[in-house]
Amino acid sequence: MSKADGSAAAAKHDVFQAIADPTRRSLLRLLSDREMPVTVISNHYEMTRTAVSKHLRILADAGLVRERKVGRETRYRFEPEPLRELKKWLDYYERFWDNKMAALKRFVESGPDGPDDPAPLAAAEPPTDE
Amino acid sequence: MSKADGSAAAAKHDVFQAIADPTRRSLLRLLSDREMPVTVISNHYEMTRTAVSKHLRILADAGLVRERKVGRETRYRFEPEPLRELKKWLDYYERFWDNKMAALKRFVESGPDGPDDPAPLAAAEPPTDE
DNA sequence: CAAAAGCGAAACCAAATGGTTTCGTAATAA
DNA sequence: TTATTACGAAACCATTTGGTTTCGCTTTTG
Repeated sequence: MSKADGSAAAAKHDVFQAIADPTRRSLLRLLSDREMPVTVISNHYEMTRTAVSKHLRILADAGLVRERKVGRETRYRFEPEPLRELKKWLDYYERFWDNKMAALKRFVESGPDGPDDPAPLAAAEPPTDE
Repeated sequence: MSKADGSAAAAKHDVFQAIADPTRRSLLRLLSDREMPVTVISNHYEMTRTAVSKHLRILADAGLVRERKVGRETRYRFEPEPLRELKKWLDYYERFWDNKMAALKRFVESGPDGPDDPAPLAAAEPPTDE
């Protein structure tokens, strides 16, 4: 009991903020290929290993990468799950640039996830977030 | 000639950074409904009008809203275009959580935009961005 | 065992971010 | 014409962000 950690729980850094930084986006690309230890990862960048390490922590906080210790090295690998939230956010706006496509997509995708419905146009209330 | 401004040109603030802030995301939601003058918009928030105004400028910089002066008021409206870039970015990762859907989607969407192909897995090179 | 490799934590720093208040200036209303 | 409304610009401030260097700890390797 206590922390209730686990799968899709949000952390102190959310996906939106995590992917705001170009270096972090680049890291995701790099890691989406294969798992890598920190030193190898940071060899791809100009900045110090420590700096890269911090970016990795932020990504981990957002759940976008997972860390795994192997001997003296720490390996990171990409974790796509949190991107679903981003996708869901985006889906709402899709209607604005292509109505038909959005409809088809919603239909096709309504299988595994259940029909996602990000609030069908509310207005006067103070929009909390998203 | 000179600045080559216009449609999809990036500015000093990109989409990724623009949507990183919760208030800004909320603003997009609000404006996606209808066009509004600054004062009306800022009535939906706790912060000062000036603060909201700054957020709007950042969104405008990223091309996500458009400003239009009417008499003494400045009205803002949502502009979906830049979200395409975000979607494109996301599309790359879609393969990681649902292969079949991604395939179908790519097929259906290959009409207006041409088959987008965000580099089919490169690795050792220093990933520039995205 | 001693040296080196692989990392994170801590302290520190400059610049960006998210806010505020104060002021000036157009447009509208009285 | 004089208020008043609507807004941006500027100055200012605290906090966060993105980076660095230094240090210490653990796991290899020689």
